[in-house]
Amino acid sequence: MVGALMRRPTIVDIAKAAGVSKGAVSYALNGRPGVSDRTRERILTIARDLGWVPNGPARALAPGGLVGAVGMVVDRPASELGAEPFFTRLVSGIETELSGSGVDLLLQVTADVEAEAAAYRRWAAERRVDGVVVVDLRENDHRTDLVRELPLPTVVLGGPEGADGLPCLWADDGAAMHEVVHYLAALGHRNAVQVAGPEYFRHTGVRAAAFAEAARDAGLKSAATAHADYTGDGGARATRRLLAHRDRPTALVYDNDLMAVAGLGVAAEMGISVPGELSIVAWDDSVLCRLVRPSLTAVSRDVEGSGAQIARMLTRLVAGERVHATEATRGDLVPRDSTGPLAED
Amino acid sequence: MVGALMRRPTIVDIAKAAGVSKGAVSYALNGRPGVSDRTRERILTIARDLGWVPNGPARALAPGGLVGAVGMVVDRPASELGAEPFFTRLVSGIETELSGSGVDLLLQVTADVEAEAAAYRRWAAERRVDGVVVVDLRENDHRTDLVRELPLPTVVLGGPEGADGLPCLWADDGAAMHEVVHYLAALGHRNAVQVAGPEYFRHTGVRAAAFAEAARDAGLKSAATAHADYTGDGGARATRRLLAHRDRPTALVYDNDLMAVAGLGVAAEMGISVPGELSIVAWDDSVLCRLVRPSLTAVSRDVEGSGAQIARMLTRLVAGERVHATEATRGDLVPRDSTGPLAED
DNA sequence: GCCGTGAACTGAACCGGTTCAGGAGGTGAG
DNA sequence: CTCACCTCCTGAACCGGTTCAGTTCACGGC
Repeated sequence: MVGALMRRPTIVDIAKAAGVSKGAVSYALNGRPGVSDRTRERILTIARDLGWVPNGPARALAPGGLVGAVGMVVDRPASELGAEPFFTRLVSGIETELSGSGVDLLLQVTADVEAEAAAYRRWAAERRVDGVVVVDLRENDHRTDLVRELPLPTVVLGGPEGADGLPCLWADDGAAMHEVVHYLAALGHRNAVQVAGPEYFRHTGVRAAAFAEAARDAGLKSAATAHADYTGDGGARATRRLLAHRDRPTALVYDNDLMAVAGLGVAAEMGISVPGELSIVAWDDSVLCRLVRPSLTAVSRDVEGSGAQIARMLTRLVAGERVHATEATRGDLVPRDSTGPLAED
Repeated sequence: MVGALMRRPTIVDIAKAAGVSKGAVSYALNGRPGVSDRTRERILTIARDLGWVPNGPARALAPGGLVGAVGMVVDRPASELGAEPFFTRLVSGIETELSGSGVDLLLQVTADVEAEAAAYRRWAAERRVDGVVVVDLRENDHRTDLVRELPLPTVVLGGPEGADGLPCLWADDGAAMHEVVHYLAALGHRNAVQVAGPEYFRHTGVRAAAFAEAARDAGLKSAATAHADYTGDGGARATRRLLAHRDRPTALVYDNDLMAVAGLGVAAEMGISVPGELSIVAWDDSVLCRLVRPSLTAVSRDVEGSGAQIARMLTRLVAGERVHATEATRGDLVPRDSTGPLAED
């Protein structure tokens, strides 16, 4: 190209080349009325030839302009996050949806809730994002108040209780938990324990309540909930304690798959056969469940799909549409080799 | 506060309150000469009282302004990424370094190299990032040319061969591989196979060459490299094929821990005892290696530390400093229960 | 008393878009 | 013929910073 610009072309360059004003170029490029079809065509051609791409900061700076980015903060210790497939899958899902529309994802990993709140404040104040995805709802979660006050368009993954009226994508964990417990009961188990996440997470409470209710329903003799922290080590510790018990459970239901894998390891280490003497169910079926031996029965959720779905909801919210609470696709119990009837003694 | 603004305060608001010009406020807030200490102090106080925070897009738009964000593209299929701890750990490490300096991380997951290149182009053209981290160097990698041409400040994770002169953070995989092979040889193994990643990755070649060389060095009778794709399923397939062989290997060295976990599962499924009949070594020691039974001997690398280090390098590069190729801390062989001498027949 | 100097500060341009008020010119109705 | 009205387009303001070229003023030297 002769006379190629060293710097990137701007709409002024297009305007000059087309012999029109900046404003006309802007209308043409944004598909708005105000220019004739002939002129629009000409401007678009020139823009394409020049390789014009809108400047992000300039767009964002204009009154009412959007940044073209959304944010997500994951508030879990870095050490724990590494092996936890859930967030990576969620991010993958969000990305597949966003990448099509040229919206970027800002990811932040924080060590505590205060740092997370600070991230939202900064993002809102500095105008780094158009909206955020909030995950891991807690009991008495102040983040819902914060994003509302800032204000920062928000979609919550979780809820609807605790989402405080914000648009949310929720899963019926209770129903899935009922399915799991009744399945275990049908296999003959009467003493089951749920190895749950920390009590301060909202969904922990939901699942624990469902577990207790389903256990009564299904006629289990004993059904307790032990709280761990989603880490492999935490899951292993909790499992060791439970299995060392005189009247040890014959079935364990884990709140994520990392703890389930750890539990499987502890059973092996203690010489307890799975599923002969102990059945294990994992939550959030990732590829891990299929890789270990015995393979893990798991509640399979379409995490990538939920990521894509929540990204769509946030995109629409940012665009000014009304977005309502939506139920995610129901989790499925996928039976594998880690569950079964108790072996004859 | 009386007369509180509904909109966020700008430097004009501060200027009005302080009775000075915009320019003076800018100088004061950025710690540049041009205002007296008294005035600077007054301006800073007012800014603090008003809760002023710089507007990101406005800063970025000003000539020579920085966006305050860096990007990373991970080019692996979403399905595979979920359970692969490496990237999550890397992101965690990058984040810990960036969060202190108010720089954001843009993460993108793409399905192929073309999409990755498109992401760099878009980020550069739209001015979304100040620089990028490039990972997973390939043979004949065009990305180095691309980022240089755009231009986009870049730090490469990997190299130094193939980094094409770009600043890079590299690990001496060869040395670690030698350590692994000599350890296996000392345990009495004479027939080992490396289950490697895809051939088009640069580090695959480096490790494979080191594996072959170390095998000669250590006097192994047979030492081949089988190429898989880093996925659990791929690792399982490769392992199944290898172990079905008449003259099957007695030691397997995997290029990541996910494939090693899969290999362990296949051994169990085929009734081959580990480490009695088969020793297994994993690369990239994540918590997974400690959770499975037997626990996996692994080459442990400080992935989080490398993430932090590369973030530091990129930050300095963006700031205009010269940054040189740097060697990451050496990987350590951490022996666990998956390696040992062959059991007496 | 005059001039040179440097510190402190101002005013305006600039970055690259969006948007609004208004003007030119053509057309159709009365 | 006149006027209203619509289409197409222009010019300028605006978003919120940074930076540069000047201006003002106090002070010191001779």
